[in-house]
Amino acid sequence: MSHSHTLGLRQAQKQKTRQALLDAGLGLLEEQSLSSLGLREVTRVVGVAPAAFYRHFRDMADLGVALVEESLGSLHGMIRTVLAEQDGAEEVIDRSVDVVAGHVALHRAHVRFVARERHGGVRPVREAIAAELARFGDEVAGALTAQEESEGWSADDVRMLADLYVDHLVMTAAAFLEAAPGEESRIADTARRQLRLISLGRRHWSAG
Amino acid sequence: MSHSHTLGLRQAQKQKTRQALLDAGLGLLEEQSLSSLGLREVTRVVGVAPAAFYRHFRDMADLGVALVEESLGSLHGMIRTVLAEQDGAEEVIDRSVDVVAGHVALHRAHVRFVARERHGGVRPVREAIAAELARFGDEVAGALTAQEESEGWSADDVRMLADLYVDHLVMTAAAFLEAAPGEESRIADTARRQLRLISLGRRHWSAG
DNA sequence: TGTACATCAGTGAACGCGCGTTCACTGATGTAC
DNA sequence: TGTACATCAGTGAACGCGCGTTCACTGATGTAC
Repeated sequence: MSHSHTLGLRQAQKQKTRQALLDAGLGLLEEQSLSSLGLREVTRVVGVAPAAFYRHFRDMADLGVALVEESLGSLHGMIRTVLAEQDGAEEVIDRSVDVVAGHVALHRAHVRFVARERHGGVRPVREAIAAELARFGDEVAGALTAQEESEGWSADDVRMLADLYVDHLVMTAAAFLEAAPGEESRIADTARRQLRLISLGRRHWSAG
Repeated sequence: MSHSHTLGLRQAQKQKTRQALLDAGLGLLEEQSLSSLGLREVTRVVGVAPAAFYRHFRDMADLGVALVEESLGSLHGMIRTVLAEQDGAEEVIDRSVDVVAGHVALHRAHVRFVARERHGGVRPVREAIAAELARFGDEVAGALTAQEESEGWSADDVRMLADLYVDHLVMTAAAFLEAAPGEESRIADTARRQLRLISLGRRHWSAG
């Protein structure tokens, strides 16, 4: 039975340790930056010997890159769902802000990690985040192109707008993250009005 | 002659060492985050004994807070100049983007520090940056209120727009920072078009 | 101007500690027959 | 099913090293008279 495709005991246990290292790392990053996170700190939390770390990652930067994929992967599907909606602009805006707020509430540590390391001190991680956010921009640009409001827009202008949306999304997520309890609704309100203003600008845009 | 208001030799030399520590710290932060920067690293670059550090700062977080003031101080005057202009919207946009590009070119290390530590792992520094950016928002909001385009706007809506401008400024500065050589003009172009779109939204805004 | 005392920025030695990395190892899992 | 051998995730001890912090100190600068 164990020689089937179900990974095998050994591989499954290795995966489990790897995931435990990722989880421990993410937890420890709530109070510091990746560039100061120690290998021994992480293995201590997991309860394995320091040397075990090397069976899974070359170094902390390597673990960080793995965390980037984990952090930004879940967002993709979500954003696609919101963008695919055919409701009016107001509804899309409200839904988007709710989705971001919900995501931050559900994945605080991941969002914090991305916000912190986006301009952080570890190059490979910075680059992985930039690449993933660029893919994000592609996705948003694709969705915008498919909307009738984008008729007559150059590809360049669509991309410009897509980047503005992605940047705004990231800023809003970061604002939720640092919000004092009770401040969330004010932040959501500001974000909605900003998106409404951008939406107005979009409607009155004419190719330069 | 030395007993006048000119600080005294001792104080002047102390200031010089303090500044050298700040400069060394800022330089070392080009490749790492504040939370991993060591006291001994900094004193080694300056050429003083490690213990000398304590004559100037309680710890690295304390030095970081001092760097925040140094980093964001110079921007204030600049942004005020741009906002005070009475030219058309297009000119203000072009000037703003040029000013940001120029500032990044002239103060790379300071801008990098703020971008990196804005969401970084050292709370007092994060809070100092947030406070300084909030003051920034106040300033922009004040300038916007004085413009005739803001007639009929609620204070809340003006603040919303001011925050959008400040966020956009920070994102643009970060983009310039990470730009590959030759990419700057494309980034400036995108930033200008985004500001133009926001400006359009502003013109068509009507109180909710 | 000169003298006696106070201040205090920077020194240098010492401390205990946790770090990243290496290495030969162990023993459970996997494979071949 | 049972046996003999291979693999390899995780061990635990060892290493040299740089860290932050403390302390009594030195000697130039500052002050009082």
